[in-house]
Amino acid sequence: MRPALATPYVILGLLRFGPLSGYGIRAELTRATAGFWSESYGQIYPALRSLLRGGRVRRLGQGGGKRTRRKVTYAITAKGRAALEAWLAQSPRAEQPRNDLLVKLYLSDREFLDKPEAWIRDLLTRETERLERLRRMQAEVPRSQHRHPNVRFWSFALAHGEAQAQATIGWCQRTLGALALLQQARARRLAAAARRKLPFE
Amino acid sequence: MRPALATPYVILGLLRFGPLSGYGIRAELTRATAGFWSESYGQIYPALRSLLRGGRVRRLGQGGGKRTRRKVTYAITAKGRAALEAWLAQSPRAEQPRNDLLVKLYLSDREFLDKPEAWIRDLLTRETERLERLRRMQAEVPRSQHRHPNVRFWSFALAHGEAQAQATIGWCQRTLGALALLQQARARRLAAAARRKLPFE
DNA sequence: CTGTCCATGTAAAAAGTTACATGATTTA
DNA sequence: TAAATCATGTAACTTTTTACATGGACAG
Repeated sequence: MRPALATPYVILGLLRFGPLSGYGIRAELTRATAGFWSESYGQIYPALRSLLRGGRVRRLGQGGGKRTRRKVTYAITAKGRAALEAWLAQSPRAEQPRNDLLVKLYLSDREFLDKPEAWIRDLLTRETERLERLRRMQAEVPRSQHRHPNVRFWSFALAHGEAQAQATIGWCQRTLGALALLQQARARRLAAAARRKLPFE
Repeated sequence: MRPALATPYVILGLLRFGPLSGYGIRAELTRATAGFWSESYGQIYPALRSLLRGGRVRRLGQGGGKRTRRKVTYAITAKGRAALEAWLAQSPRAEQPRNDLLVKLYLSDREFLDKPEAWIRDLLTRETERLERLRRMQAEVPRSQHRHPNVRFWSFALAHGEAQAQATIGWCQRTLGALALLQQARARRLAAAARRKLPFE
């Protein structure tokens, strides 16, 4: 049997920490996972309806305001908890990564060094910001005990992101250094070629 | 405009290094990228036909044997090279990662520590093997000059995998250590509870 | 009274995997 | 001669994104 679709279970997992709306689920995922998971509304809203039909979540009516009828929050049910436990017990499937930057680097032409250099510089900026954000979040983890019943595990997941970001930052720096050397060597080659063509100029 | 579908361009990129069959494209991708890119036949064969229709590749007839008519190899055309150059010049799109292991860890219940521990142990084994493989490949890179006109860039891409694997290995070890401490603390709590219930047993 | 954020939702397209059918060639 | 590997291909399905429509709440 094929591994179960993750989206509904991730939703159930978040609802275990407290009721949320579809919008809130997306916001919470974006915030708390700091990049190791993402869902689009095109997955969340249909999944919520399917969970509702299956009796795994229930509607809680309006969210915070008095007259606001628009915001619908959902809570997990006992059936939902059971389904979540079963999913959590299954071993995670391996991701098949597709790294656009790496494959372009692998396929790039050495005569055009500036493009890869710019991409790696961008990546360095993004990963540096991500690392800072992860460190701030790690500092907040102990205080968010009430929201997340399992803060140590959250912390482990964030630490993975930290390790990855650090590794990527180091790689960016080393690769930029190597590219700079390649650029210099190319400039020297071009200069030497120019001298041979115009020896007394 | 949306970013172009990567598959046909990755195929063109590989064909720049020499003619390949559909099967060979898959094998070469699996081997050379060591995990940062993957394609299934369900993408490769349709993409090859579409590239053929667009005049970006041409068929080379039988591959190696005498009477073998079954193996069809493809070569890149001038039009294909131009399309590839245009794609390579576009900045790579950011991947949106979905890490099944991390999201399960984040959502897991602290009362069941053994499952996550087993998953992380598996990951540690896989990443250790991957790191060894990447190091062997890095050692081979200088000798494969003839196949890949751009070995330095290939080496950079492999180095990224190495850095990631090392970071993941370190995280696995630290997390396994932390989980072991949690297990011990839990065992002590359970033992203390048992003593309180059966004080003179 | 305008722009931004909050919020829900759908339809269609795109992207990707899986399972299967088929058969040649090589190796043990 | 059996098993493994090489090899091509398709159809169905699943998964995911994107673009769009819609409108309330709120801040400046």
